[in-house]
Amino acid sequence: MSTGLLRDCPHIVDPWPETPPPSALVIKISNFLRPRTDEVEALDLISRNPKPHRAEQILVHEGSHPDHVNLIVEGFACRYKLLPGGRRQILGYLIPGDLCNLEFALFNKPDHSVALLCDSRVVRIPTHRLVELLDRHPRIHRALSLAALIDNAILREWLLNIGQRDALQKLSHFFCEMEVRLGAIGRVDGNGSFELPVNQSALADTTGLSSVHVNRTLQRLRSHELIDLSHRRLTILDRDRLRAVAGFDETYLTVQPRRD
Amino acid sequence: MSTGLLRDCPHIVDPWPETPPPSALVIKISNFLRPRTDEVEALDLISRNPKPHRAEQILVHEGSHPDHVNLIVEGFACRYKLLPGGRRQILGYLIPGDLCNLEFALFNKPDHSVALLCDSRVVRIPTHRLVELLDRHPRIHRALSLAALIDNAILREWLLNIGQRDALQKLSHFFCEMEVRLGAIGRVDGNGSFELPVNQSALADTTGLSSVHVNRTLQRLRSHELIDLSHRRLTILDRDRLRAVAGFDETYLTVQPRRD
DNA sequence: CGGAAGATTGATAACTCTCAAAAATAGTGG
DNA sequence: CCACTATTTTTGAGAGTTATCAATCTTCCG
Repeated sequence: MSTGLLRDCPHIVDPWPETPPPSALVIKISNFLRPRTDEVEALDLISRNPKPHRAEQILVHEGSHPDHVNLIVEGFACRYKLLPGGRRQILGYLIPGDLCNLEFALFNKPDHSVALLCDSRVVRIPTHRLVELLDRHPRIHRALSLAALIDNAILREWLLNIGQRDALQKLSHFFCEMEVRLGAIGRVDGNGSFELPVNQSALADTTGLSSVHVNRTLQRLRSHELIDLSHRRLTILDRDRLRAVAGFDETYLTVQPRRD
Repeated sequence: MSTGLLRDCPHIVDPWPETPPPSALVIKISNFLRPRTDEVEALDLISRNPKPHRAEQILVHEGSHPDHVNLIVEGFACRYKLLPGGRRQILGYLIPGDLCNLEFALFNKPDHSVALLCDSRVVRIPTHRLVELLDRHPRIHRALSLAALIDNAILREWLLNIGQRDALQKLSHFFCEMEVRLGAIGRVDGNGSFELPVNQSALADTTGLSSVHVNRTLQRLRSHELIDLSHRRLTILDRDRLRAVAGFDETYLTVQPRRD
C-alpha cells in the first residue's frame, strides 16, 4: 500500500480505489479530445511505474541538458528562477498530468528550474520514447500542443496578475486558478477544498509579494470568509465572491478547439 | 558590429552573400536553421505585399475569432490585456518577422489583444495558407515552434522582471532585451541606437510601474549615462553597465538546437 | 498657430518591504 | 508517546519604494 514515504503526503490518495485508475495524463489529454483505446493504452504505458520522490527534490536544473522529461503522476512541483540576490520568482505550478520539460528536452536547455513541493510520484520518460509516442499518435501530439498553449495563456495571465493587481487580488486570483486546474483533474472535493502544499514564502515568490505581506493578506481573505488555508489545504468558502475580488475569468484556462 | 542571434550561432552561415534584402520572416527563421532555396521562396511568397497600417490600429481583438494571422513585416506591435478598472498590462512586443497570432488562429480564441505602436507594414495570412506552408515545409514548422519556445522564455523572464526586480532594473532589463531582439534583425545601428516607439505610459504598462515613476527612473538612467531615450529612439550608451544594472543574461533569447 | 498628446515636476498618500522576534506547527529521534 | 528542533506563521514597528493627483511644460502635428 502506501509506503512510508508517501504516508506523510496525505493528498496522495488513490481516488479510484476500485476501477483501473485513469492515469493523470489520460485525464489531461481528455480535456482536449476523446482518446481512443489505443491512445489510452499508449498514454498508460508511458506513465507506468512512477517513482516516489521526496519533497524539495529538484527535477530540472536551470542550464542542464536533460535527456528525459518528467511527468508528474501525483504531487506538486513548481518552475522557478533565482536571482543573484537570492530572490526567487515562481513561474508556474505542475500538477498531476503535467509534463515537466517537454520543450527543453526536445530543443533547448532549460532556462529555469523545477522542484517538487511535496513528496510526489514522477515518471522519467526518455526523450526518444516521448518522441516516438508523439510520432505514432499525432492526436496526442496535437493535444499536448494545446496544453502548451494553455500554459502560455497562464503565463500571460500571471503577468497581468503580478503587474497590475494588488495583493488581495493577486492571491485570490492564484487560488481561483488552482481551483480550476485542480478541479479539472478531480483534486477538488465537494466543499471547494483541495490540497495546496505551498507555504507563504512560496506564495510570496509566486505573486511577487513579501511573505509578511502575504501573511497579512491571507488574514484579510480569511476575515472576509473567502478562504481557509491551513494544513497545506485550501478551502474556498465563497467561490463567486472570491472570483469577484480577484477579477477572475476562467476562459483563459479552457479550450475551444476549432476543429478536431 | 551587429549584435544578435546570428552572431551567437557561428555554425549558421549567412545565406545571402550579396543578393536582395531578405524578408523579416526569412531572417527570423534563419536564427534556427539554414533555409534552403525553396524554403526561402515559400517564406518570401507568403510575406509578399504587406499592407500599410496606421499606428494604434488593433490587429487582434481579445475574444474575437480571427481567420488569419498577422505577420509584422515592418514596424512594432504589442500584445496586451485590459482590466475592468482601465489598467493595462503589456504582454510582449512584436517586431518585424514576428507572427502575431499563430496559435489562436489555429486553435483557440485570443485571450489578449494586439495593437500597432507605429505605422507598420503587415501581411494578413489566411489561416489555411499558413497551414499549407507548415505542412509542406516541416523544417519551417519546426523553426516556428522554436520561435514559440523563445516567446515562452521571454514571458518567463518578464515574470521574473516584473515580480522581483526594482524599477531601475525593470526598465534596464526591458531595454537590454529589445536591443538583442532588434539587433538580431538588423535594427540596431553601430552606436547601440534603435527605434523604440514606446511612450512612457506604455513603458509603465510593460513593467507594471506608474508612468510617473517610469519618468523618474528614466531620468535616473539618463543621469547615470546608461541610455538616451528621445524621439522614439533608444540609445544604449554603455551596454555592459546597463546589463549589469539589469542583471541581464541574454541566453534566454538564444537558441541551441540539439539536432539538425 | 493652436490643440492634443506626451513628458516633467511637486507634494502627499499608501501599499508593500525589511528587520526582528515571538508564537505556532511540523518533523524527528529517544 | 513525549521532548526537541526546525520550519512556518504571526506580529510589531518603521522605512521606503512606488502610486496617485494635479499642474506645468514640452513636443508633435494638422
